[in-house]
Amino acid sequence: MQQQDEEDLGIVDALAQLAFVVQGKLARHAAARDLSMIQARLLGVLRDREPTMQELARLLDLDKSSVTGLIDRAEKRGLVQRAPSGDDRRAIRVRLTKSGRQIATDVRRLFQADVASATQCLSSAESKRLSTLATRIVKSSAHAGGLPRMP
Amino acid sequence: MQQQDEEDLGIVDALAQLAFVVQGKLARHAAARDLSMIQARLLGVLRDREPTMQELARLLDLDKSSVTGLIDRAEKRGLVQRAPSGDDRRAIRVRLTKSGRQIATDVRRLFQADVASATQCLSSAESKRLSTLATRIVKSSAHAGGLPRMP
DNA sequence: TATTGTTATACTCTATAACTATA
DNA sequence: TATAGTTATAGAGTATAACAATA
Repeated sequence: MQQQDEEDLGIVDALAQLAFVVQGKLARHAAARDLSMIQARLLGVLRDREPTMQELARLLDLDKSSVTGLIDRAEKRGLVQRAPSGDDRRAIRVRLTKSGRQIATDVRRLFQADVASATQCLSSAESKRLSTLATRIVKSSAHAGGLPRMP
Repeated sequence: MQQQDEEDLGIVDALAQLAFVVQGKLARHAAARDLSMIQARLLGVLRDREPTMQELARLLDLDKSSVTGLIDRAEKRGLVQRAPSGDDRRAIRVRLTKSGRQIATDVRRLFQADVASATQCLSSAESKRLSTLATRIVKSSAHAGGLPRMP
């Protein structure tokens, strides 16, 4: 093997650049469905929840007024619905429409295929090791007060 | 050890969530200097280049008109300067000011410390392995037409 | 004619502050 | 009074299309 292009970037640059590569893939598939990253994240967090506007603001780390606009636009496109929250008549729950769920599923599937393709340069054992190490960092950061889950 | 919270996320979710954690850290330090992510990326790519507007558009994957506005705002804040490009009188080169370079360095240093802290949960050997595997994916994606380098 | 950069325009995304309705 | 959500406003960030200057 030549040494050519294979110098290690170091943990800091390797993780930073990996983050941009991975988010770039997600952004690309979202854009193919005419979704911004934040709209894609929205559909992602709604896959298994029907949060209130308030909870959504916390999940997406946005101000509640930003969420109002985000949901306005998503609702206008038929991706999500506002629904009453039962007991508390101030609260509103947001949920995916059938169309929104379909698009969320499509984007996730495309992203999965892309990540699988990007990890083709790793052996099965290496891929497993990477997954294990990445999981450790994510879990550790979550304990420290990190972000919620994603796409 | 209990099995508790340690199930592997799988390579797709592990990489996706890791990307959000890492970018979240970068965004946090950038915001502490009142920089958006794109402004932080801009300072990052200018650390070792004086690109034309055109080249900057390619490096940041933006339309040239978006770059005009980005540089307008950065220049107004004293972070960058426009300078003539020598031979081609149509072209303009963008470079960091002293203040811009200082801020870029500060953000990078804070981010480095944060990544180091986040990888504390890994042994030195594990950290090296993660760095190696992440580097492989980044290099492989770059060959496939990925993004340029970052912060 | 082709390329480099800017301008005009329109839209998304975001936060702050003030507001309404409910608790 | 406090909480959930919206509205009004302002500004960053983005792309498209039309433009000016230079090659």
